[in-house]
Amino acid sequence: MRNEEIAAIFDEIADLLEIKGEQVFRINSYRRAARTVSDLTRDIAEVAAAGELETLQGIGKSTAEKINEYLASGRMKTHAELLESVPKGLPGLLKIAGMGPKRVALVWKELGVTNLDELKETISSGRFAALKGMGTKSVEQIAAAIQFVEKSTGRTPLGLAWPLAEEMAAELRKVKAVRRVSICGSLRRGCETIGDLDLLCESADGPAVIKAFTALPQVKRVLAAGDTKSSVIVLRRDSVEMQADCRVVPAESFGSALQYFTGSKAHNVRLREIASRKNWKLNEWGLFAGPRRLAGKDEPAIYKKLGLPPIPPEQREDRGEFEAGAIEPLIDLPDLRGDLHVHTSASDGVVDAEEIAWAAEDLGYHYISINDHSKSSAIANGLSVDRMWRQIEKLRTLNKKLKSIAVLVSCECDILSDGSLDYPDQVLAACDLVVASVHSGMRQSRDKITARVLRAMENPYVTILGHPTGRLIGQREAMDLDMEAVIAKAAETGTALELNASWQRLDLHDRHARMARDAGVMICISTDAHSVSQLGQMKFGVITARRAWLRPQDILNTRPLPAVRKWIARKRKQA
DNA sequence: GCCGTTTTCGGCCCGACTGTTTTCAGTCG
Repeated sequence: MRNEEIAAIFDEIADLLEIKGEQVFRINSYRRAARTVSDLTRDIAEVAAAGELETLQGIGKSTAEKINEYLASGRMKTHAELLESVPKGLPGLLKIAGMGPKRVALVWKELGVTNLDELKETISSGRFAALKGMGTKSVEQIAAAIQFVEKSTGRTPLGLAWPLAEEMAAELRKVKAVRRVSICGSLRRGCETIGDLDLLCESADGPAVIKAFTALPQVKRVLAAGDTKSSVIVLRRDSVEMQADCRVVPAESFGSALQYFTGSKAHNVRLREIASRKNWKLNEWGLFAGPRRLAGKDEPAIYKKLGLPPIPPEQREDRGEFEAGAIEPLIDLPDLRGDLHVHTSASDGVVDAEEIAWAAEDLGYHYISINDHSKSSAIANGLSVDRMWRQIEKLRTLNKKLKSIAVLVSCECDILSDGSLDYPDQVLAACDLVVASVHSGMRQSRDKITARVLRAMENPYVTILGHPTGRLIGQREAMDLDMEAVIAKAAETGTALELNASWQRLDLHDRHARMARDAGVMICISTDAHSVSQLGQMKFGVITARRAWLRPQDILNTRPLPAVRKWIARKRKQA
């Protein structure tokens, strides 16, 4: 799919137009088009072929023509021309805090800066400071921001941001002036990576809260601190810096502020448009009809007043939540009755099956499956066929011993490079269920790797396709898999797709999980835990599932064990 | 550049903070 490619070009067009000082509405329409294309669950080429581009939100005649032009020729004239008139290195400078389009244009026009290195040179030579409107403080801040950009790894994975935000929120709750604290922003929406942490406090004494916030032990330096708002740099567990923002509002505005700072930006813009059509005004202080406050104290009341259901944070992306009408109840952590992908010390896990089963029982699960690696995953101490037979026997014995949780016999069987499986069918048939995953040859061509995965899914013993795309967020690209074909095959064969809950994977990601749901494919949320503590990563899988609009009935491991067994048996009958 | 229960033109979300200003522009979320 070339969706991301086209979205990136539209975003770059918007950046270039901003630097050129074009009118802001034209720029925003390119940003909107970029988002629409990037969020699209269908292949843009397919939409274009069907002549349906202009039915998409924010895509009109002109943008549709540009998409068609690009699909046909691999080139977009508008984009190419802009790149001729603006140096290629300039849009990157917009990533530096304090450098907006006006200042980027200024350093380009006045100092001839065309990239980051040249910008740094003008700072050290003092030419930057000599620019109009540029004082010593601005220069210092921008120099620090450049260091930050160069040192930071970009966005922070959900699993690193979450505990940090919880720690800071817990510290703030101890502050006397603070009545309530909530995490907002992309973290509350459950995005797979987080730009910066957003914390909202209810208090009548803004300055006292800001003072406490800037003095938190996690804070490394203060970027800005007003009476109701502050930005700081904090250190992640891995010593990488990230930004955290705090806002303070009074009780009567807590709900509207929570709504506002949760975003997303696109969702908020839509919401404000709905308010303004009613001649009302929505901001972080409340929903107002003239001077009269209609809502503000609680978040759900804002939505209610605007004639909307209480939209869960994970769905606030302007991906159809305004058009959906009623919102169906989404999957929640307590809905899950088991974990169907867990490793033990038999392969590369750290505890044995009995210990992890106890831990699963403590979490309130009714069942857990043990899925150690198969023989080809030698590096993960994968089990030979002989060892696997012994493992099956051992797990059956354990299952008889444990009374309050069922231990299911399984494995994580490698999908070999030709799509065959790493164990013979007799071994797979002796398991209660089988998770099949790709662990090698991930750089195969799209055709080859897709055919390989489809072939594996045709095996009647393959219950679940494990971490389908193989991506590691921020570390390894997804395999070049035709996901539409994989989803179609899952629907056809009755194979479940895993939503791997590990925050390093979150694979399926939300967009593909939603495509799968729409195709009626069963999803299984699993932790792939290699230790007891990793069982706790289930929450990241659940929040991702909520972003994909998944309901309890879309998920295999919300079902009671007999229903799970029945579901597995349905595909196995074909054997 | 898009869009329509203010519909083919004229709108398009809104406020806080900072620095360098002497009334506001730029940036950010």
